[in-house]
Amino acid sequence: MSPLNRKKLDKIRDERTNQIKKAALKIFARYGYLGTKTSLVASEAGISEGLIYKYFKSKDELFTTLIQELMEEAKSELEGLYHLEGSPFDQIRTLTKNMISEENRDAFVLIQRARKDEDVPEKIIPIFKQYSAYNLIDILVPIIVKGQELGEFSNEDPRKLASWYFFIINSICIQEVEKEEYGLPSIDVLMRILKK
Amino acid sequence: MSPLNRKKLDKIRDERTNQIKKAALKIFARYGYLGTKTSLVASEAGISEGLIYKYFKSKDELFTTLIQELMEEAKSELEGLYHLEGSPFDQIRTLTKNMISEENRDAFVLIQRARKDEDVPEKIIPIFKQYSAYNLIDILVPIIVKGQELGEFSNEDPRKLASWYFFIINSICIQEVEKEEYGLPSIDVLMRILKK
Amino acid sequence: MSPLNRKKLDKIRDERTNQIKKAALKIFARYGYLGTKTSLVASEAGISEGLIYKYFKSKDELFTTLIQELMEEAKSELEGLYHLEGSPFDQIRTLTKNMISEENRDAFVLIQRARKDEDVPEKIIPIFKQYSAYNLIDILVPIIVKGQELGEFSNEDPRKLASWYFFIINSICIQEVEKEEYGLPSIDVLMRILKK
Amino acid sequence: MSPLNRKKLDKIRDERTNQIKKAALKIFARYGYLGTKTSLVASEAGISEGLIYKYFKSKDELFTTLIQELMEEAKSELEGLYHLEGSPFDQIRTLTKNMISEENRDAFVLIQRARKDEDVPEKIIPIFKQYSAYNLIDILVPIIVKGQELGEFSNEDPRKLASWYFFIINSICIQEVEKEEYGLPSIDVLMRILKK
DNA sequence: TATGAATGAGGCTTCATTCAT
DNA sequence: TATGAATGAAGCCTCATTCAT
Repeated sequence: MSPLNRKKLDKIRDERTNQIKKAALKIFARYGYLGTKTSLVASEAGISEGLIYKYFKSKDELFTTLIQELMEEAKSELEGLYHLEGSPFDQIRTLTKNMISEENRDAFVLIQRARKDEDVPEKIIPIFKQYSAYNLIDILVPIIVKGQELGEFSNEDPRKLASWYFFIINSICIQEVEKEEYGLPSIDVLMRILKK
Repeated sequence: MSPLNRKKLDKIRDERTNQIKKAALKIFARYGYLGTKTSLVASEAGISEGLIYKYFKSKDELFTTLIQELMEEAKSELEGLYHLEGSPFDQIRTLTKNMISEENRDAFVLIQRARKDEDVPEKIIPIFKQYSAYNLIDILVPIIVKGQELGEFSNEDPRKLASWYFFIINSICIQEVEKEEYGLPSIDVLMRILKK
Repeated sequence: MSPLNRKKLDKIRDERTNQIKKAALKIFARYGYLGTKTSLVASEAGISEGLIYKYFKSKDELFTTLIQELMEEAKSELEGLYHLEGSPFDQIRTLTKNMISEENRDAFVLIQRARKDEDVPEKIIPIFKQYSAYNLIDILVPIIVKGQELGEFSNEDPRKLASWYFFIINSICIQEVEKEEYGLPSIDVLMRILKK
Repeated sequence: MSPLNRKKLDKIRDERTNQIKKAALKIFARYGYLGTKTSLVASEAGISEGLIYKYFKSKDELFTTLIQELMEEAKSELEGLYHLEGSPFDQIRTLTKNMISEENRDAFVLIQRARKDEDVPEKIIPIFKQYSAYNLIDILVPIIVKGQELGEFSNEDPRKLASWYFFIINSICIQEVEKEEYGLPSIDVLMRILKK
């Protein structure tokens, strides 16, 4: 086969893979693992149902791959936090903004559902274990401590405060905002959770 | 049939109906509509698989009935709000406490899932319409306005503030708290959302 | 539930299980593992396709169960050989008769296919290992040795002779005899394989 | 197109056709009709999945063509029998040797499977009819009769004896010998089937 | 000619629902 | 009323076949 051809085919495979992952992210986030029919993923991706299985061994693997990759991305995002400029308040504000931004929402929703739903493949458990070191909470705690010293944040146990804050942000991300009259709460309203 | 027998049978029917509804509430809240197997509801209720269908025409009807009744209960609860003693802050604090209390949690979760999940029977749409007059938000707004006048709350558009607040409370109720190290955020942390 | 009822239900379950196993034995023996459609097993058994799965977890398990049980039966049969009356020639003649008798044929065919076909579930490997001690060949060897001493059999390496004999008997059992004008070879023709 | 090119293309077509048939013979013999995946045939032949369909209309046609051609070859082989030197015993010994020789085994296995398996395309039925005149048995019978006259063979009904003998040889050819400790039975052991 | 991406019919399996007892 | 065996529609997945390149 000519290298030109090979390149073109690789491109097609990449495109399809991404199409499927994009569609799957949307549908899984919306309907959950069980609620997601492969036929729906296929039609969202604009391909036939069978083609999915040329790219992923099973619905399970598609789901697991998605989670794995989203966790990897989340890790990068979180590592970036360390180098952010500004006060603790500003850092957390930026993080929050990223989490609730429309382009990341589905990803957060999916990870949340994967963590909480009961009907999800067991293979994701080791994935979450693998990334536990990049746990948002562990990263937030020192920032919150510093913020507390500066008087920017409330004086609860910093780990508990971080945990609750993250829990709330995650919880609202899981919702379908389209149905809400005013959309998601504004960042500054959310930041009050941390304040005195 | 003797009236005595009739009475006894009626009692049995009532008992069974309640057993099934109680089991269904728990299972639906945990697994969602699609994720819930009627066989699991039956075994949770301690009855045979077929019996559910002597009391409810279908899984769909069981779900819809549950939602209908929970909405009715929620309505009473909300009407009670008007007669609560104390400042606006205290009133909302009490409401919040009820919403996130363990005994009501499943009910809130289920209503939330019914509102948000995509895989739910369409028959519930008119139910939510029917109770829109008892919308939590409409009831909260005047309380918040009063609270703002008293300086207890932040000065955003009161309807928007109420909407966001309710949205957040609902969102966190939907989560499975058991997996959280620190449980649900404390009421007072949540109340900060409304504060200046 | 009344004990009477329980008994009746147990009877039904036993009957169904046997119906399914009987049908499956016939169809698996005829079409092989892959060639067997669960729908065909169901219709051969006179039940719906879904019911199979109330009695067996999967086509795989149905197949494996069948093999397991047939091996167990074969073991009894073989243990019985030790106590047979008559000369070595008579003993092997009796065994051969059993193997090629119509009522055992499907069982032999199925075991053969399970051993040889490439498309069979891997779970059967340990089953065959488990029964290797009851290997027909090991049992035949001493009988053949004795027969050789008595001049009844040919003087090849007894293990090789047993192996070949068994191989031939098994091979012909696997065929569908219905299509043969003269049916299976007669026992005495087969016994010539062992003779001088 | 130049005649030269035409010639070259014809050569390619012939090569490909043979590659595919050779691969198909091996795979069909091993896995049976249903168990054979066209993708596996393609990779065994070292070509792409789609190319098979430029040379054969379908898996069915590939299979049928193979059977047709193998029958034709078998016919030649059998016609050659008439001109073989030696006693009846020697003639049948030679035939047997050819049948069980490694290079012909796959062909015999495939024909056998085609005759016996239930999951095979119906189109092969007329092929077998077409070659019934060259039926091995019809050819064997006069040789056996002659052998009986010479006292080389047992005195059963010669047609029945031929039929059984062929049946046994065919049956053992179908097996996968690789798994057997001692391989196929030796020719002389097999020939005993015909002897007194 | 040759490739391999794409399709869709059909098989295995689950589970809401019905039915005989 | 209560049971659980039985059904069959619908979902996941495989693979023979087609099609664009």
